[in-house]
Amino acid sequence: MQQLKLFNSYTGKKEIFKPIKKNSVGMYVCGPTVYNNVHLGNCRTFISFDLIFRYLKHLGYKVKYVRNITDVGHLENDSDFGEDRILKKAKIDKIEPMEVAQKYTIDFYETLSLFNVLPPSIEPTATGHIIEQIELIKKIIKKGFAYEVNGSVYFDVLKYDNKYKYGTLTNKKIDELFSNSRELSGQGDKKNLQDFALWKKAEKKHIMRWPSPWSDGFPGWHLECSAMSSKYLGNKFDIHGGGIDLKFPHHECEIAQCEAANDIKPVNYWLHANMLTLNNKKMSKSTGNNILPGEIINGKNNFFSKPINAEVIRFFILQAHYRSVLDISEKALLASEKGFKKLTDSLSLLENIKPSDKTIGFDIENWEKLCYDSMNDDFNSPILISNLFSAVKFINSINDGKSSVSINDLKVLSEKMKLFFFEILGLKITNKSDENINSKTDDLIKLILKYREKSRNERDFKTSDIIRDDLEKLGIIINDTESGTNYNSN
RNA sequence: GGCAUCGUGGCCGAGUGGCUAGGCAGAGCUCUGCAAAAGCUUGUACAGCGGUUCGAAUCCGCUCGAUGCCUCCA
Repeated sequence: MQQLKLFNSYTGKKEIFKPIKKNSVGMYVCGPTVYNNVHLGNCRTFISFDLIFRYLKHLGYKVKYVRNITDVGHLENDSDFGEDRILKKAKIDKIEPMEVAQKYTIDFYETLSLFNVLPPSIEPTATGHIIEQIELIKKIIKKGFAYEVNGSVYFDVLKYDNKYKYGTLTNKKIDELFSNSRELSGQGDKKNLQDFALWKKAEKKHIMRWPSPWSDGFPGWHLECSAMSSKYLGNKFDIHGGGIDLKFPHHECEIAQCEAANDIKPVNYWLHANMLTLNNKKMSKSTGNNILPGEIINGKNNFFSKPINAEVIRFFILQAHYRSVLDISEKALLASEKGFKKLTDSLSLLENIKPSDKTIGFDIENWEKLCYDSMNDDFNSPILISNLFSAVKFINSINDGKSSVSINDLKVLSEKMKLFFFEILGLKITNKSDENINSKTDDLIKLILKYREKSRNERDFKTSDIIRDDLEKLGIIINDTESGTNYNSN
């Protein structure tokens, strides 16, 4: 079996994964800013890292997975009048900022649980770590990489760059950083354009504020991740993840803050999940090009003609590699829905497979190896899924009597199929017992089917077909099988 | 303008210097009173132009196009 390799965004190469501490992994992933409902694009990132979390755990690592909740700190813009996103939303809704954070934090949890995303080991909030952030600022000031002006504290990027080099994650050259961009307003107190805020003095109207040695104010937007990751994972840890859109400036600034404070690069492996696009454009709260998971699941949206299950959406997402851009569309989702059904049908079929003396038509050992190889190759879930489909073909072939499986191989096949499907990919079998059908309706339909069966037996197909068509008009699809007639509703 | 990623058959989407990706759709077949469902079989692909090579869709260069970041963002 191959060793686990992962693509390190920092080096731009696939590297063999070596944890700092044997058998343990420290992983930090940037969580959401809870000022609005979490959209499907956000979910993709968390599903991607859920896959990674699950697989690392399966490999036997003790994983400490930290994912923050940003409930303060992201400035609306880089001006002196920069407003906190959460604060802004609070004014609109006329409620307390923490109420906004609470509301959307709950939405975040509920949404991720729809997708069967496991909770991380620690989920710290920015507001719960103001003290740590202040301490970190003090440390950076002490080392000479930050300065205070009028109650605000800024990170001295040029000074840092002199000693450590700024922009190593994203290949930015510091003097080119702002030379080509549009003119920025509100340069304010900063010594240089490239500098970013560690602490902002709060305006009078600003409700979210904390005392600090410099002013009553609030922490800058990159600080929380540095403070919390080092608190829970140490000054150097294994994996840092997040959406690829956070690479610059957020992750670049995290590196700078940590290195300035601790004189060490904080992260061994940087992992970036790519965007989910809608109409080939990045989903984004601000542009309105986004869709909420709930809207797809309940079918009330302008993009898709029918509701799609959360499991199917997760499956759809995992059918693409986490580093590739994935575009969501009706056609693509429906294709995944069908494929997902094929997979789950086969999984139930597997329960009833009878073993034979020996296995014919499939190399279980090799199949298992291919499954692991795919995941070990930078968590390549699409390849894993294609391997699961090759097992599906085998299972069907056994069912058709064209192949056979030994009792031991059947055990392995069954265990591994379940392992990869449920535990690693984190999928669930959709239970399609319909809420629209209560027991009385069920009895009625069965009654109708009984009379249809009677007409069929009398070869009165005209009547039986009318019944079938009429039921179909009501959304009840019937299937005649060898063992009798059953139905689905939609 | 800078940095980065990408351009694969009708659609989605892997991968790779020579060996079937996979799913969906399409076509054919099996089953069926007929359907449906299910199963089986099956395909035209690697943006364009050069170059390296015995051989490139895969490496290099250029052109065209797309996306992301450079402002909050998963």
